[in-house]
Amino acid sequence: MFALADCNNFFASCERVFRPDLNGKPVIVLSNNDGCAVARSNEAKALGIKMGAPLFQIKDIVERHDVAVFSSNFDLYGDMSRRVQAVLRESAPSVEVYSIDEAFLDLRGLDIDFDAYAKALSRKCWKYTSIPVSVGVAPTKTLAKIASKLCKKYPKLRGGCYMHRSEDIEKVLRTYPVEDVWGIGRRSAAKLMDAGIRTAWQFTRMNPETVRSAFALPGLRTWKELRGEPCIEFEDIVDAKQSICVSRSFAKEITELGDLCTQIANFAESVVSKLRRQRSLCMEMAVFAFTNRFKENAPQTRGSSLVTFPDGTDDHKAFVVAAVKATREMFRQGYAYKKAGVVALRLEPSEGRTASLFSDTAVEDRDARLSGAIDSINATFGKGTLRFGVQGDGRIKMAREHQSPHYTTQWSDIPGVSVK
DNA sequence: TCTGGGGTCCTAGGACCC
DNA sequence: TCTGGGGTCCTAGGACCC
Repeated sequence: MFALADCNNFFASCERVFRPDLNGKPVIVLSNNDGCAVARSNEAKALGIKMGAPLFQIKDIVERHDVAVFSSNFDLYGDMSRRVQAVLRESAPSVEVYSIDEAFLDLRGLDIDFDAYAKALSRKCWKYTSIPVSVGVAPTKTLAKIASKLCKKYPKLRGGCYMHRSEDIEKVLRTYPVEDVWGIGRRSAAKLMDAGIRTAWQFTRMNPETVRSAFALPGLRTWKELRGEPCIEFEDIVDAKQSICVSRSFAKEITELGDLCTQIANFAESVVSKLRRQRSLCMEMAVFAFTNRFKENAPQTRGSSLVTFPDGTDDHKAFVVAAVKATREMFRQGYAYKKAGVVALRLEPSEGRTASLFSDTAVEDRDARLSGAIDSINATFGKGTLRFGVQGDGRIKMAREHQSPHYTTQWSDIPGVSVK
């Protein structure tokens, strides 16, 4: 058996932990620059606020129903996520963290009452973190996902659902919309609709060759998983990322080269820090920027520039300098840039790197020490404490009108309790 | 006025080899 | 008229996930 532990309405739930006055009230959390609703409490969903809805389009609902609105606060969500993970690790032999708000648990070989286990785990998460968590247990990951969704739909399950008997699975799949199945995206769902397939059950009754030819291997895997045959590996060991990207939309469009360089230098610094944390070397870097696609009357452009590092690099300075140079090559005067980013591609482990025949080891040693110093100073005193001049104040500028305090990650924001 | 960010995997097709 | 066969590697783009 596999379990999926899924935090309900995660970002909204995190905000509520420190604002219990918002329990039972509609809450939404916005994307960067306060653009779209990316998390909604059940009450907000009931008001018809859709996932990804731009704030300006739902302004009416928000005002009429006094919806609590929050800017995203990833320091808080990341910290709450770690707390939930800690509870899960205590309670399962092996944990695969799948995303910031979901984790699979490997329960193979256990001979226990899985329904009681699921409910107890949900209760434990709530007790230690105040985050509501839905725990679904089933013979495959795809079915476990469905089981956890059932917990959200039926409060009487008390956060845990064990789904394993074939007659129970059939009963659930018969009413489960095929587009809600993990692995069935928008495109496949539309194709299935055309073929008259509306429920997960109907999908499992399809001919495997038909599934294979229409939806390729990933589709066939989903088909098998729904029929109870595990096909998706349990991956408790996290591999190093194959690419690392930092990109942002700008609250205000950028028309000057210098401003764009400052932003991109900060993206690059953020990328190289992540790169070093996972001990990788970057062989290739891409820098890109484009105008606002929603402004149909404005002149549009999208530029990108590729830089290769033949020997690979994880050097703060080399990376930032190369990104700024690439920006200068790519920039075109007369356009208003709305979004830009830096991507590190073709990553290799930095262990056992081969020195270039022509490199100057004295210079390399010096640069390596500088990069190490930047890491440790910024780790101790905070991101951006030591930075390059081209980064300006070192902060990526974003509109965040409704941000909550960093309750759990900044001394100055820790909530106080008064005892009488 | 205002529209997110960061990933992975798979496949088809082109370029190349003998 | 007729135009081989078998393979690898790489890349771009699609589809999916949260």
